[in-house]
Formats: sequence, C-alpha cells, structure tokens
Amino acid sequence: MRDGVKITRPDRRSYSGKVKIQDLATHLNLTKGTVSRALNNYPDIARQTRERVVKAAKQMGYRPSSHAQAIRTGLVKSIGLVLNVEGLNVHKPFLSEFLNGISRRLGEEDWTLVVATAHSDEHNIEVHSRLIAEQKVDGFILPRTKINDARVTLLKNKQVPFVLYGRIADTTDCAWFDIAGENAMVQAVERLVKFNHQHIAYIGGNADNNFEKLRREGYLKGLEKSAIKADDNLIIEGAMSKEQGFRAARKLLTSANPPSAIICALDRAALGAYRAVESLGLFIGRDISIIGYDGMPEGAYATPALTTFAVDVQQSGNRLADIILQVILGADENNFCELVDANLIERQSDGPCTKSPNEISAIVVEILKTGQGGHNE
Amino acid sequence: MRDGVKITRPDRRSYSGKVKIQDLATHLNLTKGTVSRALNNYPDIARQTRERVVKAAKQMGYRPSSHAQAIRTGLVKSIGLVLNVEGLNVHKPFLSEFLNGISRRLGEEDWTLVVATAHSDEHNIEVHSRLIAEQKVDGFILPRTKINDARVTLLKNKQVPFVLYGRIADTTDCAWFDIAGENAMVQAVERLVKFNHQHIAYIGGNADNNFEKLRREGYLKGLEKSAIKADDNLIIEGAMSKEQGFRAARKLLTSANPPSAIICALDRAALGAYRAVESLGLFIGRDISIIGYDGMPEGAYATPALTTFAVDVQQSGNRLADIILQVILGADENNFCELVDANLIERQSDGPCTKSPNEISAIVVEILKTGQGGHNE
DNA sequence: ATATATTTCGAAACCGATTTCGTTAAATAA
DNA sequence: TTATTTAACGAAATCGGTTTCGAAATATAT
Repeated sequence: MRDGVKITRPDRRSYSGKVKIQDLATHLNLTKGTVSRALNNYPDIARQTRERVVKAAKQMGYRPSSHAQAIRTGLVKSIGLVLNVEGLNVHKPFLSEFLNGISRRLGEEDWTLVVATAHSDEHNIEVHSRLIAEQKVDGFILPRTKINDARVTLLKNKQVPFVLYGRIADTTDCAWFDIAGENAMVQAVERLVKFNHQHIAYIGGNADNNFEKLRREGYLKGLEKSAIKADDNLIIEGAMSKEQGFRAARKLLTSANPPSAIICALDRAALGAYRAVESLGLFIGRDISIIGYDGMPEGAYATPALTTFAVDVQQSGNRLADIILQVILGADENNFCELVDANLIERQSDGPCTKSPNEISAIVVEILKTGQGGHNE
Repeated sequence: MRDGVKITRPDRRSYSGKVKIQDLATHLNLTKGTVSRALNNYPDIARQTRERVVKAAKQMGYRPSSHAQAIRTGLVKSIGLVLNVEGLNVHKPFLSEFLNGISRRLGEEDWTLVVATAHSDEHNIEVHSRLIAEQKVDGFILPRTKINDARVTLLKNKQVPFVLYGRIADTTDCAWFDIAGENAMVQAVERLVKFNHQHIAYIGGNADNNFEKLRREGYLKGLEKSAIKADDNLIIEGAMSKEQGFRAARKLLTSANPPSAIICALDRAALGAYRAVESLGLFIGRDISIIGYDGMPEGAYATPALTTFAVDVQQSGNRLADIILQVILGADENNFCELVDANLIERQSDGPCTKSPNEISAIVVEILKTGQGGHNE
C-alpha cells in the first residue's frame, strides 16, 4: 500500500521501550492531562505535584514525542535550511561550522535542523514549498540572500517565519543577521592606500548575491573616502572559484594599466589571483598586494600567507538559530537587524607599493614575450 | 508556559491556507477515511473513486501533514545524520556534496534529512538518543565509522534502523556501504613499484577510524604482493590535517633512510607533504613521488597536480539514503554490504624513481646544513 | 430465485500528546 | 455560619491523519 518497493512493513509503533505520557500518568495515579500540564508549567498544578511529576518523568526517561505534540501545538520544533548546490565543486568551506552553530543552539531548546539541497532557484522554491506543505519545519534560515529574493516572497505569502543570513533590497518585516562585508572592503582600501597604492583593483563574486553588491559598494566607498576615482577597468565581478579568480587577475594584470593591489571579495578568488600573479613573474606582497575575504584556512598556508577578513561562521549560525526561535515564538521580526564586522587578519600578501603601473606592465610584457607566462600554470 | 523567553505565542494552527484531509473529503462528498485509503492505494477503493480523489488532491494542493501521519503510522519520514565536529577547522571538503546526495534521494520519496552536530563521542551518543526519544527520525546514516562504534551498540539496543558509511569490526546485522580504500592503497603501491620505487612510505589518518585501518592494511598488502618487506619506520599515522601531513613527511624525509615515494591516506596530508618536500630542496614527482586519496579539488590546482583517488561522495550519499529507506521499510540489513572502488586520477605528483635513499638523504642534509630548510616555510 | 461472495464505502476507534471545561474541596469573604 | 473564591485535578474534546470494522449494494454461485 506504499509506493515503490513493496516490503512487509514492520510495525514501528510496537517498540515498547518508549515511555508514553499515559504510562507516566498511571504510574503517578494521575490523568495524562494533569501530567501534561505539570510538565508544561501550567499554573493550576500544585507545586508538590509538579515536582513529583517532573521527578518521575526524568526517572522513567519520559520525553514527549515531538510529532504527537506537533499535531496539537502546531509546532514541530524544527528549522529548515535549504542549501543551493548548483554547479559542481561549489565547495563550501564553512558549511560544517555553520551547521554546528545552528545545531548547537537549536539542540539547547530541543529543536532540530532539517537540511535539504536545491540545484536551481526554482527547485529551491519547490523544496521550501514541500517542507511547508508537509509541515516539516516551523521556520527557515535563508542563507546567501539575493538582492530580490524569491524565497522571501514565498515565505511572507505563506506566513512562515524566517531569518535572513544577509540582507535584501527591502528588509521590511524581515529578521536578518549579516556580516558587514562592505565595512571590510572600506578597511581594505584604506589599508592599501596607507601602503601608497593608488591603482587598486577589485575582483568580486556573483553579482546576483546581495553580499557582492555590498562589498563592491564598500570598495567604491573606500576609494571615495581616499579621494581616488573609481576605474571600471579595475573592477571584475563573477569570480566565485579559484579559476575564475585566476582569469580575472590575469586580465587585470595584462591590461595596459595594471593595478598594484587587488582586493578580492572571496578568498578562493584571491588564491586564484595568486597563481595569476606568479604566472606573470610578479611577487605577491611585494610587487602586487592582495587582500581576500572569508578567512579560509587555506589562506594561512598559502605562500605568502593571505591577508584577509575572518568571519565567525559558527557564531553566525548560532545567532541565526537564536533569532528564528524568537521570531517563531512571536517576537517582532523588525527587532532583529544585526550587523557584525569581519576581523582583519594581517598577513604577508600585502605591503607598501613598490612599483608603478608602467613598471608592472613592463615585467608582464617581458614574461609574455618569452612565453613563460602560459595560461595554465 | 514554555521555558525560556515568555512571548505571546501566536497560534500557528490558525493559518487557513493549509488544505486538510477533511476539506478534501467534504469537497468530494466522501469521508476522510475513504480519502485516506484512496490516497494510500488501499485495495477496497473503486478505481474511479481513487482517480477522482487523486485528481482533486492535486488540484487543491493537498499534502498530508507529516507529523499527523506519524502519530498513527509511527514514521516521521526523516533520517538523522549526526556530524562530529570535534576540534576546530576539521573542515570537511565534501560535506555539501554528501548532503546533496542524501537529500536528493530522500526528497524523491518525500522524506527529509535531520542534521545535528556533536563535539565529542559522548555528546554524539546523547544527540542520537535525543533524536530517538523525541522520535524526530526513523533511522540514521552513520558516517565515519570507528572500528568499534558506540553508535551501533546504541541503535541496535534501541532497535532503530541505521546504515553505516564505512565498515566496523563486526558487521553482522548491519547494512553498510563503503569505498574500498584498501584497494586503492594496493593499487597505489603497485603503481609506485612499477615506477621502480622500493622505499615507499605511508602517512595515515586517525587510527581510531576504521577507514584508516583498512587503508593501512591495503598499503601493507600492496607491499606484500610486490614482495617488499614493510618497514615500521616508513609508516606514520594520525595525520588528519595539512600541518600534520607536513610534520609526518618531514620526519620521514629527514630520517637516515628516507623514502622515494609517499602514499598519503588523505589528500590534505598529501598537500602538507608537498611543503615538506619543497622545504627540503626536493622536487615532487621527480625526486619524491606522492600519491593522495580523496580527490580534493585543491589537488588539481597544486603544483605539480596531485595523483590521487577520487571518491564520488554525492553518489555515496545517494546510495546510503536509498539503503536506509529500504531498511526502514523492512528489508533485511544483511542484504546491504556494498563496496565501491575509488578511481585513480593520474596526475603529475608521481613518476619513475630517480634517486636512491642515500642521494635523497644527501640533498636533505645539505639543505639542513645551510639552514634553508626551516620548519615553517 | 435464493444463498453466498465480493466490492465499495461510511462510521468510528485510534495514535500521543495538549488544552478546555467542569467539578470538588479547601480557603477566604460576607 | 453561609456565600463566594480559589486551588487542584479529572474528564473529555481536540489536533489531522490512518486503520479497523461493519454494512449496503452489487455480483456470482447454487
């Protein structure tokens, strides 16, 4: 009577190890209603009765079945997280820390985390819809917000609570938590300017993502504060991988007017840029300064070690879990607009400006002439 | 009446958008019992009635509430996965692919994945216990099996279905799926022997993990097949990180009788070994051959590119999900003992043996004398 | 034509909790 | 002392499904 493989289905309910509320009630000579109210701190239960119940519950190892609770309370005590895994190898370095942060906080309240994956934006919406329809979750954490995010429309429409990890164009009635990537970019520019860099390029990520918009704005704001006028030729977006970072940096450095410093919105792109710099006979941290963003562990082991901005991803997960719990319990979404700074990690990939664009260009041209600067390694 | 923050709790049940089985029944002039049986393919429903019900259900967007089902059927239609996150930076490169593989398969059957994290073995058991007690899941996928695994004891005891990702000492009545890491190690040794290597070292991972035991055995078996006698001085275990791989390789290469080839049980350790080789004035793929295991993307971009064994983690997740579903529906655990080979990816980090131990030692000694071979970069 | 079997559905019990309502006994007020 | 609260608990409804049981209608066998 089930679809798919027809197998004799064992009766899972028969497992008698489970202590039910009725067992507890008979053991205490009470009705299950009274036991339930005692455990849920209803005011109409005598203190000594409550204590007796709580003690017996602990002793007998009673734990309410969460779905039996859910049918009456409407709360399944779990939070949904749908991960986009479009494209292969979009390898997420901090996923386990993020999950850990969320799971810890939820576990403290006896809630759980439901994880699903989606391979496209449409599929993502479908997955959310399914989880809502089957009432598998009470709310969602939405990672990687887009500037205009279809998930938000869906959830607002269905009146399902959520919290954003990141901001969106219109955050009214949205709880959100974010890392101030834009501030980091401002700080990166200012740092490079202090090092006397004037030609500072920017390699950004996918322009659809809101974090990219903000980081680029931060870069531009940093330039403005230092009274450097932005140059479109020094801005490349869409570099989400090491290879794309390689190509972007290579394009910048082989141009007529190459930068002496490159800020990357992602460490992965920065590590790709490393190869580009090396492939063109230049030295990182001396000829070309590079600053990344993410705090990927690999950056510490690169040569030279990558100056970057660290994000406490576990803490983010923890806080997001905390927020969504409060929202589900009825707190006003507008109370949660939290912005946390990333932390600069000073290492060896940046330093004082030593070469003018012309000098850099000269080196590159020379290398390309002798054919040593191949595209692949 | 709830613990923690007392907030006016909104009534989540009041959301009327949800179509319930009663709505569907009244709309069809049937009782909800009949509708339920129709949707669950009971044989006592007329074909045209069933079709009418199914059509209306689709049209009205009816989806049974999974926890309401669960209270009667005993199945919540979700699978648990508890990740160990002990130690910081134990950064899991393939986690998202793994989750994707599981989640896809589960989603096809309208099941979901519950993810939790644990920071110690004891905590791990606690988390499993909680998920069982609250009946949040119907079964578990157990990743990273230990040789004697406490989780297995617990789950067998509580009669909760599970499937192992990896093998354990005693697999009776256990469904399991694993990658034949031992075969890969045999193959690695044979490959190096064909390259005329005679001094082949092995850097393994954490000895508690069963996969490590198997890989080491594979290494030893490979030596035996090639009639090379194993040398304890050429075996180091416990290298789970890049740094530990660095230290292990350094120890091997600075010994009196250094190897000309190193097999690493993990790509991460292999990449650490890269630095060790370089720091001692040797060239990877020419002076020292290195073979890794995992198929980490970083290996492809290392210089020279790392020869390694690729594991299809997504496929593993997919298969594990498939197996646990069948076990939960009543299939015999003993039917599932699946071993899949990893795939050799030939790249540039290994090649013909060019130097004897003495020649290698000479180079290393020279470097150490001139003080260029510092421990850190 | 009558007895029996089969098909198809309604009615109601059930799953394990929560929550409402009513009742009894004790405590306080009049 | 009697009337009225208040405290504390039992009884029963409820949540949204599934499953059992029985009954009516139809089909088949005698």
